[in-house]
Amino acid sequence: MATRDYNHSEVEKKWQDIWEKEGAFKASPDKSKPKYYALIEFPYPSGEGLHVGHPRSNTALDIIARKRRMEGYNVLYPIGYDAFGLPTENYAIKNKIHPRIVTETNIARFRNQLKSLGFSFDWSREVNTSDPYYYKWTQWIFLKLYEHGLAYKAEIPINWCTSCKIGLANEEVVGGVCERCGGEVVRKVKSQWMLKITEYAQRLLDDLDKVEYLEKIKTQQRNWIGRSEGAEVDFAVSGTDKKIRVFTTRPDTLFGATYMVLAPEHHLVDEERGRITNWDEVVAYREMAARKSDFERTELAKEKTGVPLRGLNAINPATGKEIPVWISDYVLMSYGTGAIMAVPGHDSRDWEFAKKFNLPIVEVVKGGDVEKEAFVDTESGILVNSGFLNGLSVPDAIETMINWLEKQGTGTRKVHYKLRDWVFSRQHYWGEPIPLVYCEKCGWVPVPEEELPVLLPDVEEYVPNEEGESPLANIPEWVNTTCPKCGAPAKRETDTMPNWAGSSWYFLRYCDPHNDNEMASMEELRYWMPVDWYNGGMEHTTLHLLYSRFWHKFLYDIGYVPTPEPYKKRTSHGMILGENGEKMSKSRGNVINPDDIVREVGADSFRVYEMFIGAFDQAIPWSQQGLKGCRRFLERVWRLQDLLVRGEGFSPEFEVTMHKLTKKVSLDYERMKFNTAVAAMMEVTNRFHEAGKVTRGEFKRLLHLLNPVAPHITEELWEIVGFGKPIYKQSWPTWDEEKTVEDTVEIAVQVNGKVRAVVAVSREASQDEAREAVMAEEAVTKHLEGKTVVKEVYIPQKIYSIVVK
RNA sequence: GCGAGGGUGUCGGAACUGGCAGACGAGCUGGACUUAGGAUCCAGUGCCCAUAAGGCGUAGGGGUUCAAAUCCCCUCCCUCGCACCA
Repeated sequence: MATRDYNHSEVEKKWQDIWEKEGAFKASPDKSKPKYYALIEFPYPSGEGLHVGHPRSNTALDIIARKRRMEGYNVLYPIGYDAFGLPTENYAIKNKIHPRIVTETNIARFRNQLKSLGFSFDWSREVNTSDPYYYKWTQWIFLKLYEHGLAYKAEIPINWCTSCKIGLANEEVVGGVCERCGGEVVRKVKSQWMLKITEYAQRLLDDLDKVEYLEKIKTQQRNWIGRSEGAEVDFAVSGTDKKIRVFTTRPDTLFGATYMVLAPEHHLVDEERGRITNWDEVVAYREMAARKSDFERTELAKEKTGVPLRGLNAINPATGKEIPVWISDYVLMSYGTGAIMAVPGHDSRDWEFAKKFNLPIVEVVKGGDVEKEAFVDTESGILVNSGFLNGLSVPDAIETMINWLEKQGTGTRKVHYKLRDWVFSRQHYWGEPIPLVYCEKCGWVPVPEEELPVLLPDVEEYVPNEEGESPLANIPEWVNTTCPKCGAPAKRETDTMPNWAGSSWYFLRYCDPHNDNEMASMEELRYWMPVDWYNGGMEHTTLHLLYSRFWHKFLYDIGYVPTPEPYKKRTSHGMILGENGEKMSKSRGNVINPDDIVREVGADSFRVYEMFIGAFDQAIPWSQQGLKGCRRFLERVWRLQDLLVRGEGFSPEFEVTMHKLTKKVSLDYERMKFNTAVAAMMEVTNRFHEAGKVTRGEFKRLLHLLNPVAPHITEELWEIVGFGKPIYKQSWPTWDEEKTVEDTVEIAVQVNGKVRAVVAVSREASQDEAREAVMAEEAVTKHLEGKTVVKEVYIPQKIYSIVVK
């Protein structure tokens, strides 16, 4: 009778060994079964090891993966490592250990940690982006992009740390200074490899309609792409044959354009230097603007600044009047044409600028008071002071004006995107070498496909040189090579790829991870793609998603993948915070180590808690107490084996409960409402304990439903009680909809909106039958005495509502 | 500023399509068992009043409805994303 205690370490080790030995979760090569591809973002193997955020996503999709297998799908649930990256390089520099060794050590640790949590990954398909067998194909994809004109070199300003003397990614610049040394960061123009993601902007936007991403993820993608419709308009520059081209979304307000503003870097400023009479002032302003980081230009600049280009005037093509031209850093060179027509009456930025510098404000859309603030409403406004546009609504005026501009030849309809091309170069060591060679005669020449991968050479020093070139530039025997085209001496590109590269296609490699001849075979890709469900952190829902969709669309266009979109469905989980409600980090000292938890309460309790902790998409603080509550739950489940009574089916008193539970848990898993699924199982477990008994059939069902969340303990109990072959080989249970409702239901009785009684009636009771039960209640009738019943509402299975006067 | 999502006990959070607000867990209070309890079990736990009956309660105010946490309007607050994007 007295069962042995629940020893989590023993049980978890035992089942993990069995799963491994049996290859229980390997995706099958048999393609006759329907497939299901569940994907989580692969981790960056940092030196800190796994943190409690990883298991939240992993457990959620592990539940889905385990359930799908039981539903008869051939499931691919893979794992790998996003192993190139800066933290490893920095660690290597500091400790004088090769990044490859650091990476290997970290991966080994991650692997052990992940295995200790019992995830049902197909471990035979592990990928590692820093493995030459993997990055060979990252380089290959880059060459394809290059071949198709989507990779090009450009001079662009990068964040330059004056103290470390290296280029920094935007995310490495914190508050305008270098994240690592606190040194000053300035913008420095460098030649960088770029990828033309902008060419795919429209399709990246349109195809969002074809996928099931959480709405807020779609919104983020749309915002980032930032499509806006409008027109480009040319303004003649008086006394020259030059034109200033602007982009505007409000061509209807052209009559109200009273001045123009150029970005300080605009080329016209230099071209027309001779005409500008206040050149010194202009130069001073440009220098000041250049010194400002993007951060200062945007976040801090509340007050508008600028200087006029004296001697230079433009002509408003609508009014024919001369208007002044200014430069100001509120106009960005990187958006639109780097120049705007300023309509202070109807744009709040222009209005602020005009007020500050006393420029004329003309009302061209009626509806507000342009002396007080810019009137920007486009729905109610009517055009005034605008010649042939007078009396039109804003949308009509926009159309009319664009047509007019096109007829005049001074403007065209135009769409602009905020999305910029992707800066693809990094001046670092620990990344994929860009497989190109520069030859004096032939220019940039791709390394032939059969020579891939271009291996990272071993170096002594991983520090970039004074000019900010990659550490690879310091290795002459690697840099110096011959031109693949003409055989003349040539030099290798020394930039490496960003972290985003390897993660932009890893889900393809999982489909065919050991293929030496191809990135992945079309046969495998046709079967497995697209990813059916992809879950990851909210922090990756813009860039990573956009980049990988871009690569995927490109590969689709050139015939290497079978689908235009990589992910059918994408969800995101909330962050797990420290017990103090702050983000978990070593410096805050609030890090929870999963290893300790696995040791103390076990992987199953950990997994249950990660799911029970709260709504899946919300950020939530960790609670050691809450974790204990989940351990107690599993112990109560463990002790149910002492309450077992005969009966392979459900007892009458629990029949409805079990069907309801099966339905609720099944649906809640799908809707990612893991917390309520766990709560429902806790509730039923409590009821078994209250009843002091549980039939074998009821216990079996509970274990089955709980298995995806707590796979070890449920398999162990299943075996102890003797339910046959292990749960992971069973089919997912079904429920009978008819049996999810009791024959007799309790409904509330309201009198004037207040609940006065609860009566039990048959679930199909007619209103008359229900009324009979209701009127038998003294608690109800006493509220009816001396009153007139005005109305009675009866909603079967819900409520009986009486209105009296 | 724009976009999205929120505001429910002491805390994390439940509540289908408008139908008994507070499931489940934590915490707390009391009791049992105990050498002990940071173990386990039992009971209680929104607020007011309290013997009961009753009343009040989902950020605040108004509305629709037999019925509102849920729908509509206004106000306040919080989180996330984007942010001088023309």
